[in-house]
Amino acid sequence: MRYRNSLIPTLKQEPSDAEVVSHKLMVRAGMIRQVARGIYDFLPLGLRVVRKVEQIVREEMDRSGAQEILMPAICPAELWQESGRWDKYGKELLRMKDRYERDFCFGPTHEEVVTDLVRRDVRSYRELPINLYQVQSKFRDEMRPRFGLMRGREFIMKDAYSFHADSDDCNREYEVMAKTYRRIFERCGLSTRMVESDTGAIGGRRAHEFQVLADSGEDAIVSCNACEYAANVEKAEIGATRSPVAATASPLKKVRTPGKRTIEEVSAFLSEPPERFIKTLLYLTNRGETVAALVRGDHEISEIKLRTMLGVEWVAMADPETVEKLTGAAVGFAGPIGLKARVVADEAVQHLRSAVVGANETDHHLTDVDAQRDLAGVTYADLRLARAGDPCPRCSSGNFDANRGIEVGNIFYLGTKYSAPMKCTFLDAAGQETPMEMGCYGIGITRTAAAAIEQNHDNNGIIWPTALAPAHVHIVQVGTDENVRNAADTLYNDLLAAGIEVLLDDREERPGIKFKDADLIGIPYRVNVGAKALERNAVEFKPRREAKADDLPIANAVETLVTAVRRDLAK
RNA sequence: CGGGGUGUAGCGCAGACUGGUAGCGCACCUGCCUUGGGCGCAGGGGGUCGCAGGUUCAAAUCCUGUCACCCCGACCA
Repeated sequence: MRYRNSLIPTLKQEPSDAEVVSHKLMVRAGMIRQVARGIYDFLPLGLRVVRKVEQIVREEMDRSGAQEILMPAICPAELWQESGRWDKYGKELLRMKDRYERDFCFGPTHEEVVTDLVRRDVRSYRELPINLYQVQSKFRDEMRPRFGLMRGREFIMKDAYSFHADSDDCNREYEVMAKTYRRIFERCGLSTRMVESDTGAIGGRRAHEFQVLADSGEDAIVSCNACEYAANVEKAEIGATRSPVAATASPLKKVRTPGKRTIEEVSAFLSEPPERFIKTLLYLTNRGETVAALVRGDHEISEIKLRTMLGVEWVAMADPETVEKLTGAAVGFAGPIGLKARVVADEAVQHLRSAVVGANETDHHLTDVDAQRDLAGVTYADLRLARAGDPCPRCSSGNFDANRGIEVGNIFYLGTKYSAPMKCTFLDAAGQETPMEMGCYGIGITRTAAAAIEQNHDNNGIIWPTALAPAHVHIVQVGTDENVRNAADTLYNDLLAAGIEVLLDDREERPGIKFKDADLIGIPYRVNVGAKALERNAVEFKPRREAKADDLPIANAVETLVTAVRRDLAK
């Protein structure tokens, strides 16, 4: 690749619309350009990175026994109506009509299409298991796309779907995919964590996410500092939580708390720590039910856990009118005592004694609440978000560390969620018609590219892991005289012949500009070819991560670079 | 969807309050000069001021509408 003939529009200044480092650097390095909200052009360098990720994914998926297919991006509504998701998926599903007014959608994921394919062509247990994957552009009309490629609306995803005769075999494949994913991200040079996650909108029984650890990540995860347990905070189970217990129980007391609505305000007003409060959160469910959920004042509720516990599809905070109608008090004074609603509570509430709750009366709270004595008929469950320091549920000694992460991959055990309603069945050995057990496995290709930058950059620009870099070697032709040009050309051609990918900066620019651009673009190995070193029969070798360049005899240059690149790629 | 913000040259911005016909830096083109971490000098090209309407002798500037993009929120009473 010769710079002079390439479209690599680097920017000296930061783009005004970028917030996170990967977005800024990809725009500045001339890799992507925004076309519309959440929709991007990939320029030559950006596309090369995307292709690198795809290639690693393909190699490892193929190695695991999966087969690549390609399904349509535009999918007919009927399949989605059959699974029920045409109505459920909501506004994220981009819908359109063809010239005959028939309904279609731009696929955000392909469970329906692949299940339709398999049910038509797979009949017997002898043809199972099968794992089909594709690499394709997806479209999800996100409420709020942001952070460049991190949360785009159109993005490239690898999605795989496996079909099995029984759940044991499906679980086996789940483990195979977990291993495959570990290898994929390792080869990409990324540090990831596999964490338990909610099964969410896709549904199913069991799920893990692969998170690239990065402070800018949108997801919060916890991991045990003593064992292997790690999970998304929304999902993370929590070991037994001790709550402060007062020595003796006192009778309930109503106190005036004028205008003090939040835990913080009441806590300061009564001089009681938030751990002694019980927060009462009123929720509406899709069944039209109103539920009060209680968590300790210093804890936060996990709506996902609440949803799971209630067995409903969605929960939403009640609007102020509903709250006032139900409690007979202004917002801020809701409490569980005397409330005409189903009450559920987080386990940490169970042993609270001498706690503070809203009185269901404007400007009043109740104190000296004893959960065991005063909260009758309450169902207890693990309902809160995990946080750093919480006890691990799996081992006795560990506590949680908290991290932020970028979800680059996920694996789901779907069971028969799609195969049953869509009648994707096979005949088992006994001649019995049985729905297939399914798993699905996704990797955000474009997001992985962005996550790699979040994890690998410095003040001067990107520092690509060799496996994902748009090229392995960046030759900077320093100066334009014939000797220099010839030496640079020779090295360029020799490296290409040795199978190394090279960007040759043959522009007529001053050296400073070329060096700055090289750092910005982040190709892992840079070679400066200039008159000074040539006099010593050398070129300068500067790995992107190193501060200084070293002389490299021209005679050894190709071999040294080939060795360095091969060593990196073998990791 | 709610709240806030911004749209002026390829990029980053000023001009707007107080209306008078558009400017700065970078980039780009030409010449000279220079050439090892975003050189210097001189000259030059490039703008429907997001779009539509309105007010006015006159609108980038005021008013109305609209579109686009960005940020915060849409779970913690």
